[in-house]
Amino acid sequence: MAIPNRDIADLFDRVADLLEIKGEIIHRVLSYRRAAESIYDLPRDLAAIAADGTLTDIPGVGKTLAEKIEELLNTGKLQFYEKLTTELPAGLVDVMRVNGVGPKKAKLFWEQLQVSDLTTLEAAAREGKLRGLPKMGEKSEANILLGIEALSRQTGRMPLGTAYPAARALLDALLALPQSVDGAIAGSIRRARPTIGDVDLLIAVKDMADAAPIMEAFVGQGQVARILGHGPTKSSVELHNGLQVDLRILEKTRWGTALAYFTGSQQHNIRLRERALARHLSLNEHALSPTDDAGNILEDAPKILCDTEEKVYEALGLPWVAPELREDGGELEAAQTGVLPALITLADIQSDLHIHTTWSDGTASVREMAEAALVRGRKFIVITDHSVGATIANGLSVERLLAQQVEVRKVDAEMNGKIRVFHGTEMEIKADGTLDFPDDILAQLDFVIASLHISLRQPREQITARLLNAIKNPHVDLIGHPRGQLIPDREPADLDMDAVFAAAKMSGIALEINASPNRLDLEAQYARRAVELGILLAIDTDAHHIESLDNMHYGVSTARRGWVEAPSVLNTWPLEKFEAWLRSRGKA
DNA sequence: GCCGTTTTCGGCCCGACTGTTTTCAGTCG
Repeated sequence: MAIPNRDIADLFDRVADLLEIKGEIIHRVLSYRRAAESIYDLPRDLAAIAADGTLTDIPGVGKTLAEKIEELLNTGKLQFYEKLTTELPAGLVDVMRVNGVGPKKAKLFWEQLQVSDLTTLEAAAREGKLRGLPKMGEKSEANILLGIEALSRQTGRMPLGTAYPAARALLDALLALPQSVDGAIAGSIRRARPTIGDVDLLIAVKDMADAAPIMEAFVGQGQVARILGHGPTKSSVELHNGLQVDLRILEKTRWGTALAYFTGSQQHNIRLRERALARHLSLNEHALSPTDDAGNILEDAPKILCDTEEKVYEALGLPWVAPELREDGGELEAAQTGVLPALITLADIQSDLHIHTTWSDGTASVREMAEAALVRGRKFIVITDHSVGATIANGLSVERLLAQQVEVRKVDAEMNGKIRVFHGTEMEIKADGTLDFPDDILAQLDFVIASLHISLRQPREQITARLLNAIKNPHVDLIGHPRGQLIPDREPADLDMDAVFAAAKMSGIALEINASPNRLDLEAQYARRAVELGILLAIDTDAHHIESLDNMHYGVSTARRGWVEAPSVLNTWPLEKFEAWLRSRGKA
């Protein structure tokens, strides 16, 4: 079986770490990291790209790394890595994960104390052996022990849906301080990454003299378990729940450069700064500074302050780029040539095509969900409870499904046109690939979602065949949460997405971006690929409770990360267009 | 090791904070 993309990306990251410890020139190291990042976010299998002979089209992958990918795909191994691990212990990669330990210290510990992994590092620290090394003291040694402890506490990246409300609460507390003029959540939350490593908060003050009380309040909060750094303009804390939060404070006159800097991504920032240099400007979080031909800042020349992000991009000859696009995925080239997408917004959403009720495992009635959707501005919804095979979710038998239809029709009539309520199902794709309802029953429904919930660990060929069978059924309109991942714990199913996209294109069905923050499935890179291939998407809340109807924005943000424009999304369409689409698919 | 609106060779973003030092290297984002 082919090696998953993420395993190859992980290996490149390990190679980068080992090369850095060896003292290899940093740009060679960064090449491996950059390629790893690109590979993580690919919407296609490396094996398929290699078969097309287009590996070097991947950003950051040149001739050398393409050959290494081929070697990994063909042999499952990488000689270069094997050789590196004969020179250095592979466990040093873990040693570098400890906060405060970088390549130089990892090398020092290895050479002086034969530290080869976290276990031997901890032992050396406990025995007081680190403090004797050059540039090391008792404080550094104690911090390393704390860092090792923190590693074991870390549960990995946090779902966006957990991090965002927490960040919002922290920000609101800081904004309540009298010295705060403005504030924002920046970093990967602002870019709406599905998982969050740490929270980046930005506060603006009128004058930097106002920064100190805000900073003191930040590091002095009750939730703070440990202060990782504490300076006048920048502090970093770890909360009791394991979340790391960074705060930057800058003057309001520098808001634009500061927000752009703190939003990232790092690669996007690097591209912006390179672009600035090409225009004889040096860009940092404070300002744009004129430079000479060698890139040295001209101290006498006036700096350009930007109080908005628009001004930063404008100074670089570009239109403003939406945060969700700032991943160095071609957004600057698109901005340069004036072809940035007109990204979908929450206001474009007309309907919600995936909603559960008390008929299966929801907590509100059909009527309650309809009224709650109306309050949220939806023009129409589809009630899609689970089918009989979803026994844990109290799935509907054919008899109950038809009984439910009577109730849905009644509620639809009672809503009197204020919101239309359609009747559908979220039907199980069973483990053997068959569907849960016969065609003559499906034909009686307004809208049919088919979803994978069980046996998600089947081998690629088998699980892909299951999904393709559902896609080919003429009654199925939408595939719910196609990849089956649960954030952060469950990996997606091992699907051949090229085959899924080809089948979806052929049958004309839509693929879902499930807006539940525990799913966000399709992910952005797959949504982008789907749209490129001309496949329709739908963004649905999959709400099981009234409050979950508010999750729509997470799905919209995910779509925006995927460069998606409103016309590609089924539920931005007005009712008439939606109904016309259903008719074109042979529905009454 | 990658890459090209200066370049197929020679560049490759930039600053804050820490701990250990007497002026800065290492780490982080």
